[in-house]
Parts: sequence; C-alpha cells; structure tokens
Amino acid sequence: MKYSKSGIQTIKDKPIDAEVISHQLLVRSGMIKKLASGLYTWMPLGLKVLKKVENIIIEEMDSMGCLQILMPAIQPSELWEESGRWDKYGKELLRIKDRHDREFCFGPTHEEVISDIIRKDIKSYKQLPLTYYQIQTKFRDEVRPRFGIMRAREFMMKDAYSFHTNAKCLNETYDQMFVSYKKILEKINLEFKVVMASTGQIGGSESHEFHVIAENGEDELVFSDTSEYAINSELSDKKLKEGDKSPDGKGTIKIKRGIEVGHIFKLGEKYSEAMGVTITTEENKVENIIMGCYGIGVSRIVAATIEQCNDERGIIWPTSITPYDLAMIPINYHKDNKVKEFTDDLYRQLSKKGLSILLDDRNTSPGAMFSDADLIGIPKHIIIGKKFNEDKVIELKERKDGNLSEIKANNINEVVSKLLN
RNA sequence: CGGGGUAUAGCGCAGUCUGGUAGCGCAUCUGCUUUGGGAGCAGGGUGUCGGGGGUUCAAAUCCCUCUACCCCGACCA
Repeated sequence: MKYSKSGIQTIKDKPIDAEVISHQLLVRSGMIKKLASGLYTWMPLGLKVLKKVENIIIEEMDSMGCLQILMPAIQPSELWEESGRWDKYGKELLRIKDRHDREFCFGPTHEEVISDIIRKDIKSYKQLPLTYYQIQTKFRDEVRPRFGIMRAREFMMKDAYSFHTNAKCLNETYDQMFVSYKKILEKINLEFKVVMASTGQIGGSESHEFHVIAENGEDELVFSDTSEYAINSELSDKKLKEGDKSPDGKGTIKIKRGIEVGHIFKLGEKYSEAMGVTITTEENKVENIIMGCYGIGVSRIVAATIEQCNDERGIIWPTSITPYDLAMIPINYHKDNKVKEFTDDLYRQLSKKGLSILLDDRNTSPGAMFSDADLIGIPKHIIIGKKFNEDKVIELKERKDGNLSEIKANNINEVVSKLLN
C-alpha cells in the first residue's frame, strides 16, 4: 500500500478531549474518528487492526468447533419481557419504537435472541452440545462513555452461547472456552490476568473475567506474582498490600490495574427457565437446556493493546495485529531515480512474499515520514536513504527499541530473504 | 442524576468584561527552494461565531431559552 493512497491521516497535536493514551494515539494515528459521545468510526488503518483481532478470535472459536452466526442488532421487547430484563436492565438498554409503535431495543447482548432461536430449533438431546458465536456491533447506553473506544456506547463484541443437557457438559465447554480465551490473548501477545468475577446483569452461577494489564485500567487487581489468577480488589475481603506474602506462601502480592476484555459465564438454566428453552432427553423427559455465554470485547482489545504497547513516539503494535508488517521510508523518492527504482522493486518482491507494506511515497520531509511510521506503530521500518547511494546499504529499524541494523543492498534477493527472517 | 466547564474555519484557540467591517496557529491549495527526525519563502481559499428568541441604529459580544460536548462524582461492570 502506498501511503498516499492508504487513507491514513495523522494528527500532530494531542487531541484535547482524549484522556488516556490509547484514545490519544487512536485519534492521532487516524484510526478512529468520533461521531458523537461514545460513537466512533473505524477509519481504514484502524479497521485493519480490528479485523486482525477478529480473525484471531474467529480462528480460535472455529478450532474449538463453535459455529459463527449473525443475529440482528435490533431486538423486539417481547423477548426481553419474557426474560425479565426489559424492566431490570435499566437505562443502559437503548429502547426504540418502530412506525407501528412496537417497542424494540438495540441489543447490548444476545441471550434472549439466541434462546429464542434454540427453543425453536433444538428439540433433541442428540443435537447438543452446540455453541454459536457472532461478532457484531453492540449498544450500551453508558451513563458516561469515556476513554474513546475503551468504554464506548457502540462497540464490537464477540459473543458466544453454548447449550448442554447437563452441567458436566457445560463445564467441559466452559473449560475449553477458558483455554481458548487465554490463547487469544497470548496470540496477540498481551500481559493479562484471569479474575474470578461477580456475574452482574447477565446472571448465572460462575464466571471469570480476563483483564489486560494497563495503568489506565478501570479495575484494581490483586494477585500473587506466581499465579495467573487475580482478584478484583473491590471484591476482596482481605486487605492485601503490594509486597505482602501471598496467602499460599509461594509468592509476593502485586497490585496492578486491568482492563476487562473478556468475560465468561456459566448461565445454567436462568434463560432456559424464563423463556422455556427445553429439550427431550434420552429418557424421553422434557428438561431445561443448560447454558453458558462468553463475551470478548473486540474493539476494547484494540484499545487495551495500545495501553500496553506504546512509548512517547506512539503505538508499538505486536506483530500479531499490526496494520502493516513493514514501513518503507525512501528518502528522495521523488528526486533520485535509483532510490525510487530500488524501493519499488523491493516493495514488489516483498509483497509477492506476502508481507503487507506501507510505502511512504509522500513528497515530504524525512522527519515527517519517520514520525508517522513511529506514531502508527509499524514494527519494522526500512529506510532507503543517504547510505543507499553512498555505500549500497539500507537500514532496518525495530520500532520497539529503535535498534538500527544495516543491510547490504547490492543484491535485492539477499535483502528480501534477510527481511523475511 | 448532582457539581464544574466549553461551543468562533477541518483541528487547536484569541476576540466577549467595555456592542461598531471575523482574527491567529496548524492543516489545506498554487509556485519556487529544501530532503536523515514533524522544512523555508511568497501567494490563495475556507465561517449560518452551536440553535431559537429578545434588547439595540448596530450583537460573536448584553438578556432569556434550548441543545450538544468535555471533566469530576455517583451509577454500571
């Protein structure tokens, strides 16, 4: 992709209304644009990252046998009255009326809709277990949206729902999902903790939250440095302090803030009971289906990643979800034909090998190109400059630590094979 | 929902107190120069001054009212 055609528009100044670093950098790098409070457009660069996160999630869900569907964002009030949440959910539920004055809401979650689908479709124990998932826009009318896409009103979520004849089967799927959520965060390469959680609005018997560690997190987490688990300090009875010995005596207590990006629940029969989601068992009895639900905030993961991966110059994408693998920065691209020829050739060769590249073809100063490549956070930068004509050498810069290494540019095939390593 | 604040060019702001031709920086466009860390010079375009109403010869400016947005808190998780 040539920069001039990429739709990227960066902003030099820090946006006045952005408090947290992820919000600032998302706006400055031109990944998102605000439409209204808590409502954001994903611009081309940002959408690339969002799609990468989605794909990692899709891969994991598919590999454990979940089936992707897409439910309507708008849901009729009747279903919510059946589950009892039309009254309970409160003002966070955005309610709307159609032209016939029939009441609907914009879905903040989809337990009601999926329960309706299952009670109509699934009649026999032979059809279970079954897990459906979707990646879709959700709407929650937050009292005070803030921190950009971190707590937006409209956001992208992956929500999965599993259905079982018995608790043992639910537990198996729940455990698989647990592992799968860890894999997703590990694949992206994020530092995170698993937190025992309260079940809140969703309801049910047991749940775990997945928190990405970040200074600007909204929750305070207490954990032992030897454990992958943490507890939310608000829910802790004991007052543990940083540096204390952990209760099991094996480690020391750490306190860090976290951003909740995932939450899994064992719902049990809550919705089945309320909405009549039943099944005929092997013994020819009619019983409530046992249910689990599993949410992960796709757009929130993008913000959480930036919270964890940035420096004073901008974003530092993990290679797993970077919008481009490589930035090419040719200096004098428009003046020096040798630079242009070499750059274009290298771009073609590397593209053929499957690298996604942002070639900065703008006729602008080197400083502007360096700054934008840093801000956007592309992991590797190739600089074709002075040393190319003098010594036939180009430079490879690592975004993470700024380390520069030189690559001999006599033979383009050598350069290509070096960059692919 | 309570408290505080803001609204003037795409973005950031001055001008409002004391009413009198709409300004600055960045961005953008044109030309020339420049090219290793957000370049320089010259020229150009850009506005229902958040909406509605009122006072006045005259309102961005004074008065009333509505709306949107931001921050803190509570709420939610």
